[in-house]
Amino acid sequence: MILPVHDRVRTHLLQRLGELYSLTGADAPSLVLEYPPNRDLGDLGTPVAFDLARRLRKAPKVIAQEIAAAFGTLDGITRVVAAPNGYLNVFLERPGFLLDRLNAEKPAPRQAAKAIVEHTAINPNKAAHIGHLRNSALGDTLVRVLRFRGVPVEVQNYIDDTGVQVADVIVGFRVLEGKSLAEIRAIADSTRFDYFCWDLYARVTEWYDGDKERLKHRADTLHAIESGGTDVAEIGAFIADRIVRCHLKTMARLNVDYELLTWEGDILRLKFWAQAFEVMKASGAVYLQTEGRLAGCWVMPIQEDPEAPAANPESRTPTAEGDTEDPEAREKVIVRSNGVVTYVGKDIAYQFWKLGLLGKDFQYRVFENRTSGPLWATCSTGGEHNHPPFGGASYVYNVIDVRQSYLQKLLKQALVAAGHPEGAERSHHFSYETVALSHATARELGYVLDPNSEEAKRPFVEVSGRKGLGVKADDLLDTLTRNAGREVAGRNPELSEAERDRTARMIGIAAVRYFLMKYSRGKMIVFDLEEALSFEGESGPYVQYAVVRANRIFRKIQERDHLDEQALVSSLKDVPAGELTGDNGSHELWALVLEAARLDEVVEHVIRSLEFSVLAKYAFSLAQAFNAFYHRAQILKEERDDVRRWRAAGVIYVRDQLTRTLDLMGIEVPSMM
RNA sequence: GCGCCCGUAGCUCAGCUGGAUAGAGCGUCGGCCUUCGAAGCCGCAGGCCGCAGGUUCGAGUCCUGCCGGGCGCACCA
Repeated sequence: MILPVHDRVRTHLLQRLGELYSLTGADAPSLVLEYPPNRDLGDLGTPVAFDLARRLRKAPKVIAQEIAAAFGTLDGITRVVAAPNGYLNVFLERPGFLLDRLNAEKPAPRQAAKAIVEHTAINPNKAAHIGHLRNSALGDTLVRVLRFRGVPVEVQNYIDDTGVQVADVIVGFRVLEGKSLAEIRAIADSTRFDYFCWDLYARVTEWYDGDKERLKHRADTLHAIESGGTDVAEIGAFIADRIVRCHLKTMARLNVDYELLTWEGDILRLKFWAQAFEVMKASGAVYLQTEGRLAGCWVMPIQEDPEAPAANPESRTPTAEGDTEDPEAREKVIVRSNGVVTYVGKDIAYQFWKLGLLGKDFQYRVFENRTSGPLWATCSTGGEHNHPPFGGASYVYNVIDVRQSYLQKLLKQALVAAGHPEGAERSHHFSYETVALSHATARELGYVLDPNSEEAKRPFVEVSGRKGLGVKADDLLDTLTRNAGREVAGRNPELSEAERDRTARMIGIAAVRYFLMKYSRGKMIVFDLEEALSFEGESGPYVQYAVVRANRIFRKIQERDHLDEQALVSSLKDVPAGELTGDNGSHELWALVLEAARLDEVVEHVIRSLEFSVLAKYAFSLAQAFNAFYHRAQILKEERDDVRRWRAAGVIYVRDQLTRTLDLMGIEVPSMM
């Protein structure tokens, strides 16, 4: 890892700057550390002299030379030079750097402040599709990178079991199909239930479209779910439970896991909202609108800038240029005039709970026992006594697509208005663009659209669960795994069927997860099946392949030289290191090692920007650099013993770092492929 | 109308709190398997970084305006 080196260099330089120019505290320049374009120039570099040039009235080059001359010595640094253009470049002590990392790459220290990451949150009424997968892949990677940096994370999956979507499937079963709970149970036991509901849901939508009067069934069903105690509610609970189990299975295939399932029904039954409502009324965050279109509703004023600190009542009055606008457009309904709380209200209560600001808790039951331990779910009554503590986090990340930005903004605003600006600050909307389908893929799924329609003119087709249009997650994984299996079998005919399937599964996961990760989150993914099925070029399997080849080298070294990795590493301190220091004429091995060391820096950047394409690109470029090195430099067959050993050591480190990087993306490395 | 996001090679996209010659994959064309595994490697071609101003020693990156596209702005979730 490289960050500790950054810290030491930075501290040392700041100290020197203080001595040289009396620049301390607020006067101290920001010390940006970067990597010179090639290793001849140095290993770390900083443009700090440019920053100081004006203040000191000296040329950058002169300043860089003065700092270099005054640098003195620092453990792990061989020399510091002023580049002719004004950069200040630092050279690292290479063999020591690599050996330190090979011997003890320690995990980041565990931090005290807990983070809650909520992701997935698929309506429990149909199978998961490619759009949901983007959410889960991003969410799960977020969990992994946070843990990598030592942050304790609680992963929650929110289950909207009382919403319109579940209601629609209930209507499908009861009204369209005329099924009882027992019959539905029989269907669930004998079919792919999430697939069955996928089709049924699409049929219900069509049926509603045929006659708007039929929407009354939805309203009645929703009401029945909320009141509870009826067989309609029981059917709803059954469907949600079964579908959630399907989703969990799908996500488990992708190495995605959770600690807690939070059920919306429990938020209702336990009256979380009532509690939050009191807090918000008391703080004036919501008020009862007495006139106009929204008369009888409890509303929250919408601020222009929710990031601004605590609302003062005056700021509510529209400014002069805003006078012409409808003032009611600046109010968001939280409780409807019929007394029913909106989604926003429920979410506010949930968010309060996540941050430990509600003063109420769920009860908890074990939803499922896994090898890794129990998966917990919320419940309203009869919960277990011995459950881990949930909620009350210092930081909250809500992984939800960009279309929910407005609501997430309201959530923060509610926190500020209720007197918790720090809670708003610690709430992050992890927003990302949606996944659409390419026209080719939509066509492949049997979706026909009118060539003269607006939709046909767009470069993509929107995924729609409502229409039953989308690539189902399990179908995609099946196809990927099947393709991978064919390849694996062709390349490794000696493999057992079980081993082949295991490998194919790992490759399939790598392909999907990498694909969903490589685009920046602000970019819509136009999903094309053919493109996603490619295992070549910038793909998850490419990165896996690099690690597999690296591993094979060591298997062979072990077989041939009877030298295990530990013994190899231990032997190095007495072996001439010209191959690494550049004395042999090439910096290639060192460049690879240095790049591999950057994982912690990359992760830091990823967390700061919540931009995971950075992680994907890092994995890919490191794999690429390794492949190029591997192609050019002999390892096994290298005759010079010192060269062979140092190359092997470098490859061990690169392999380990690549393996860690893949793990952060939920990707495993097969033993062969 | 207001708000947010996107615009970089033929296509799909990276490009860090501004820094050294703007990168990758795919596609095209041409090489490399008797060699640690070709899911690989090497090379050629391909760029007014949407447009116009501004800030800066330095702008693809920051600011303003404009153009083009997407999304959001319900007593839905």
